[in-house]
Amino acid sequence: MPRKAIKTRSNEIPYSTVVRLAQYLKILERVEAVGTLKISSNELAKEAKVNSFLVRKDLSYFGEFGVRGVGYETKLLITQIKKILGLNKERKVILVGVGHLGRALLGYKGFAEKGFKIVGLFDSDPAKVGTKINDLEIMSVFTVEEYVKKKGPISIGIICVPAFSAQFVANTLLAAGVKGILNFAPVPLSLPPDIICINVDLTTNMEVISYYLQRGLK
Amino acid sequence: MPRKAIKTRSNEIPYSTVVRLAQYLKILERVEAVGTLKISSNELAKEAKVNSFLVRKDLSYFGEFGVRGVGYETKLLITQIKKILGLNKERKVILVGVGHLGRALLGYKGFAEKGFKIVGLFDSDPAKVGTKINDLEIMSVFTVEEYVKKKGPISIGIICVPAFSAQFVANTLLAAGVKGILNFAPVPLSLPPDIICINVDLTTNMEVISYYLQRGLK
DNA sequence: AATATTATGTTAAATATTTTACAAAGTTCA
DNA sequence: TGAACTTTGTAAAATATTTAACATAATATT
Repeated sequence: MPRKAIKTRSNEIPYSTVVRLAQYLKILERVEAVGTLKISSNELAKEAKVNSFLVRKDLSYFGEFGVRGVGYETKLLITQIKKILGLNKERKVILVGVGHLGRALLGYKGFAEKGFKIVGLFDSDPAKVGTKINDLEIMSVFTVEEYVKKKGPISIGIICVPAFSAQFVANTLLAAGVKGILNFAPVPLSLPPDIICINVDLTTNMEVISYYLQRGLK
Repeated sequence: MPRKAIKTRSNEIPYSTVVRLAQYLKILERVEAVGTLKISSNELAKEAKVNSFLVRKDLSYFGEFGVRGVGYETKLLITQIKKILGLNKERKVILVGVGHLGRALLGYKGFAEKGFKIVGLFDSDPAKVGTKINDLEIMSVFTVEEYVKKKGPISIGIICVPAFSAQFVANTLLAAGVKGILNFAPVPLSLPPDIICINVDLTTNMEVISYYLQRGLK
């Protein structure tokens, strides 16, 4: 968003590079599935709708993965990017706020495919607590810390609660040792600098579209 | 995401400025609701978790809205930002792909509050076509153009279909005259340069979080 | 009324990111 | 084997964005 959510420092890898890496990975997996054995930066760039130098530059931050005159071996590049992004192991995720959006995310296959496994559901609504969705019981938001202590380290939390309770939920997640947050609440969170948080603000996106519709893109 | 979706040119307003403007607006509306009559760039910056020069710089692209020595009048600034973002009129939106996510978006109150009204639902699944959600009938994706022709200009489309059909849906929307797209399909779309498209890729966001968890933020 | 204080708006500097350009390294074909 | 061709990896240049610094304008105070 968006936007620069992460502070980078000189000689660090740009946030946008990391985002593009994830996009390259999707493309590579798609072409690998139809039997493509190798791909050039140019072809990959075309799929990703960026320039080929950018592809090479992005990859060069992490090493030399290609063969000059040839290109990149699809399988190898997939393995490498997965390693860079830390996707070689399953990650446990908890989700707080089981409303429409929370349920939709729970049913979203993309997460599981990439190894993000939603293992715990939490809500503050007593009417929801105790009920089940997809064999997962909804627990009280006040039991997050206790749950994480019992079920082993959980590094990622998804916040799907209204704006007014988002900071409280964030604090709860922090107390439980969560280090990464995907925040769907339309409010910037106060977090220590060692926590990575990405905000997905749906309304903001619509407003940005509205801006460019009005102004014209050019 | 997040990421730079829009090409800017020298002396143009940065994409990130537009995003922040939408965030400022949310904050202003929140503080206005509790009776705050004026706010300084410093206070606004603190809420938005940015620096105060950035707030002033962002606003200065569009005019002089504050009073030196005083700050910004909350109501006035809200009005101005709404005008900048084109939020002073209702916008009709159509949504294609009524799966879990599509339904969640349909139930999302934030859109309606900002004047984005979902007026048409489309899907390719014959089993869904003809059924209703919230008094809105799901129509066949093949009738998008016809519908828009009948129901007047619709400038924004939301794509909630799987990756493999996203480009087809995008083409359909373009043919119907849609100029802005919010794309939840995890694939970059080929679009003419006068179309504004923002991609919301949930898996990418998780992968980016995974990267920073592994690498450490510092 | 003059001075101190506050907070905006803007120019200039610093930093970050993207693009260009090209050397280096591998492959293919004569 | 060597020349032509292809495509990577990267140093340098160009561009864009953010941060800093400060002049300007309004208010409050004495």
